[in-house]
Formats: sequence, C-alpha cells, structure tokens
Amino acid sequence: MISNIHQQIKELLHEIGITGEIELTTPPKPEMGDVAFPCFQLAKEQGKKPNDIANSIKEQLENTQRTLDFIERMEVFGPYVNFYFYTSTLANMVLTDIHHQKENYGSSAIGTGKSVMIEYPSNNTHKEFHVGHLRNVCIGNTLVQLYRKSGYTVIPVNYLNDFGAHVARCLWGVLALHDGIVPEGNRQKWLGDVYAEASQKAKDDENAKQEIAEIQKKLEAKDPDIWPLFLETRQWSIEKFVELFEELGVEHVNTFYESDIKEKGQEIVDELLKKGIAEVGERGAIIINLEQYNLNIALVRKSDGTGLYLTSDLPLAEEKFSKYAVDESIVITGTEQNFYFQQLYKILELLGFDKKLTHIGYGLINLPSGKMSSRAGNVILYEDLRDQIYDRLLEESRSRHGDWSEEQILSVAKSLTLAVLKFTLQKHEAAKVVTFDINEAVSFDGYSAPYVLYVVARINSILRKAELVIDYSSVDYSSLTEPEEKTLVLMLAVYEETVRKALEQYNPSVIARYCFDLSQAYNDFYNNHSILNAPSTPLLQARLSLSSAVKTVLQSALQLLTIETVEEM
RNA sequence: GUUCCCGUAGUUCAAUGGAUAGAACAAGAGCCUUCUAAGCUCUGGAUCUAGGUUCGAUUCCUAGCGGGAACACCA
Repeated sequence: MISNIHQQIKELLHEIGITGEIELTTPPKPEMGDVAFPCFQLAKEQGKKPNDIANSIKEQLENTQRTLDFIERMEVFGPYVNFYFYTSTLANMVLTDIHHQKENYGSSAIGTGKSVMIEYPSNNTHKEFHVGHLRNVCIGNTLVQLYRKSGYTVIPVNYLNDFGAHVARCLWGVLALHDGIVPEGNRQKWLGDVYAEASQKAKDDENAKQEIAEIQKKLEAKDPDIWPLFLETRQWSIEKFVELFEELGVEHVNTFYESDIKEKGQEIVDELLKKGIAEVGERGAIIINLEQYNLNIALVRKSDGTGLYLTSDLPLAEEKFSKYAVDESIVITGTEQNFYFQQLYKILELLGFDKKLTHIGYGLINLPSGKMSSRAGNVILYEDLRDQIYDRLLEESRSRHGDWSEEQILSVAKSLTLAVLKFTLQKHEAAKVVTFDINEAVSFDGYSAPYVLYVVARINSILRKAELVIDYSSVDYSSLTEPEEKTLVLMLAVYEETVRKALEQYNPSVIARYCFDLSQAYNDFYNNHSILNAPSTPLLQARLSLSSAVKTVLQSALQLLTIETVEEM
C-alpha cells in the first residue's frame, strides 16, 4: 500500500523533470510530514545547495497542473521536501483495502510459481528439547508463513538426526548405567538425561569411549544386538517430538531420517575418494582438503569407518530435490554451524550439485549464568519453561477475572502461554545471540505477547459494545483528523512492506516489532480519544472501522508468528 | 594461532549512509464514578577507542581493546 503511494509521488516528481532513481524516506517525526524526498543526490549532480533544490522542487510541485488527492501540503525542512497527507483520504484508501482483503491484506505475489523447502528444526533423537530448539521452531514456523504470505509454495520438512554418535552414547548409557530399567512418564526427557549422564561419564573414561565406538559400529551395521533398542528408544523420542510439534503448530509434510540415508552417504564418500576429491588422512580417516577455498579440512568419515553429520548431509541434499520439485532448499540451524554448512555446500558443488541451497543461522540462546549445553546437562527444557509460564499466567488470569469460569481461565492461560513463548523467542533479530532471562520471559509488561493480545481483546470489547453492523465499504472518513488516527493508518499502510522486509532478512523480529509498535500506537489513540462516545456518528463509524482494521492486521501479523489471539483477557 | 559474528541508556534490544539515535525493563512522580489499568502520561539516562572515506558514519574501511562462535575423528 505505502509503496503504491510512493510510486505516485515518484511519478509526480518525474513529471516535473526529475530523472533517475528516486528515493523516498519517512521523516523522523510526524510533525515533519509523512513522506520526504531528500535532495542530496540532485544537489551533488547540479552543484547546488540541497536546501535551494528543495525549495525549487516544492515551488514546481505547487505550480504543476497534476495533483495527488491525498497530498494536503508540502514543506521544506533543510534538504528535504516533506509531504503531508490528508488523514481522511489516506484512511479511505488503506481501510477500504483492509476491509476488502481481510486476512489476505499484506499478501503479495512475489513468490508465485516458486517453491521452497524449509527444513527445521532438524533436532536429534535421544536428546532433550530445549529453548534453543524452540527458537528454531519459531523461526521456521514464521518463515513458512512469510513465504506463504508472499505467494510461495512451501514444503516444511524435518530431518531427524537419529544415527550419530550421540545416539551411540545414549544407548551406551542405557545399557551400561540403566540396564533393564523401563522409564516412566516423559521417556524422551529420560533419554536426554541419560545422554547427558553418559557424556559426563565417558569424558575421561577411555574404556567407555571404546564401548561407545563399538555401539556406533553395530548401529551402522544394524546389528540385531542393538537394533531393537535403537528402534524402541528412537520411538520414545519421536512420539514426544510429534506431540510438541503439534502443540507448537509445526506442520511437516515429511521427515527425513539420518538412519535411512547414512549408508548412501558412505557410498558418496567412496565416490569422492574415487574422484580424487577426498583423500585418506590421519589414522585412515577420510578427509576433503578445502584449504584452497579457505574452508580448512572437512572430515567425512572417521578412522573407525563410521560416519558423521557430513556423511549423511551429502545424500540428504540430493534426496530432497529428488523427492520434491522445489526451487530452493533452506535449512535453519544455529550460527555455530555456519562454517560447517559452507564446507558442506562447497563439497556438494565439487560433486557437481547445482541446486539452490540456503543455510540460515540463528544465534545461540545463552543463560544469564552462561552457555547452555546438552552435554553438560545445563539447559532450559521447553516443557519446563512452558509450565512455569503457564502457572504464572493462570495465577494472573484468576486474580483478574473472578467472574470467569474455570474453563475460560484455563483456556486463556493456555493460549497466552504459547503466545508468550513464541513472541519472546522472536522479538530479537534471528542472527543475534540472546541472553534468555526466565524472569523476564514470565513478566508480561511492555514488549511482550500479552501487550499485543490485550489490544486485540480491547478492540473486541469495543466492537461488541458498539452493537452496530457497519458496512465498511461506505464509511465516511472525512472526520478522521487526529494525529493518533493518522499514525495508525500510516502504520497499517506499511504492513505489506514489513512482511517483505522480514522475509528478505529472514527475520521474524521485524514482524514482532511491528505488532508491538502498532499496538502501542493503538493504545495511544485509545487513551486520547473515545470511540464509543465519539462526538458524531460518522466519526464513531470511522473509528470503529479503524479499530477493526487494526485488529485484522494485528491478527494477521500474529498469525505470521503462528500466534493465536484470544477474544477476551 | 586462523576465520567468522558482536560491542548503543543500569539491563535487554531498535535504527535501507541521512533530519533531534528510538523502545522495553529497572528507578522516580502521577492517572481508574469515563470504551478492559496485562493500559497511559511525565522525569532522568547511551553509540568501546583511535584514525580514514563522505556534504553527512551507530552504520562503510583500517588498526587496537573487549565478548562470543567455528576450525580431524563432537553434534
């Protein structure tokens, strides 16, 4: 919408003789106008002062025949020509469009005809599911939504690493430390604990390391000694993952298993050797020297013959494109694997693989006490965090709504819990390391999900009380003149561009911030102007229309973050 | 040691090379007979250092300092 408006202004500027690419910006303060044209470039080309140029452009614009109906006036501030819009004309354009398109407002067609596979969270079986994985799921979910909103066909998939050394270590822990024990309750968590325990035990125990290596060999050979235990324990993990994915709104259309493709990976390693791309390194391990690409040395097979992540990731790339006709494959992992993926992609390139592969890294989640590590057993588990937040929200909800049924309180607390989790993990730029403070996560003030959801609940309440059925296609917006109203309309107008920016940067925080900013602007409006007691009927209708549009866009933006709103809270 | 990422209020984070560097939390002072106070208003507070490029640098370049990550048998 706003790019539409920009386009019209650019055409107007072209008409008065300005050539070349025109850049428009947004002034820092609303008092300074709604859109600005900086004159630095022209000043440089013409060897004049920017201020003089700005003044002469303003004069030319005022004297030209052609006008734009939404422009009220123009002012020059130093090197800028600033345009002021009529709130009513702008509102008519933007709000009519929103009410017409409803939840499709903000969609675009830039991805029409293109398809993309998004692989996430690529977690490991036999390990716990912690807040780092949650960040991965949140980012992946949002990217899926952003691509869909932009017209792409999206294939969300998972890749379960069920066949690496971590599995061998866990199974060793089960056999050597907990043989015969049948865990109760959360068996996936139990395995994660055993994995952490086994990792600690094996740290300085050469004997244990030997035994673990033996288990991995047996595993890769599908030895009946270990295979049934592998299948059983893997199933424990998978059952839990499926449950968590459903809870979090993940909709994988397929799951790839490392155990299915690792053998093929070993064949590729042989092929790499034959082609002379790979060579035998220390102690008989198979390596690929990538030093000429400044990518060091990549290990593709261990000296004992077993494989690594890299061994399996080679066939995985081929598998993805042979199974699905996608144009691009995206993988989301922590930034600590950035270098690894550079190596992987280079090796695939050397093999002649020419499909588009993209790796998106997101920053680690640190605790105020330091780094999380599953091997050290120092992690915040997703379910523990969820339960803590739920308890706090339940308490909050109860204290606020003595008149509500227990059912209603439980339901709102549950919805808010997921909203809080998802919002908290997406409010920061994806690539950045964040310090996760649990106390901050369970506080619901300020830049948080409850703040945004509260605005939607407020609007619901107003729309209910209005008891009016409004024909949004024929609202008279001429009485909309307040600065708070204009700010809201302008923010609604930039939604589509905000979605595009988030997608271009692979950054959900752009959407989270937009939700918060729009909510803040609505609260500002709400506190300064009465809607239901508006001085005139047209104004009442216009403000209801505006409120309803804010709700539509907020719900749409939250939907991109896979966050559901609540009717009341 | 080599490579990559990051240094912005007390804290956690924003800012296509542009106008007076924005928020949130924390601290202090206020606002509920008025549409939900999970809200709002007001007050203090910041670009690691030194150079360079530019009309103009938080942003780009160089060096330094500080933090994090990756770098052959981990995942």
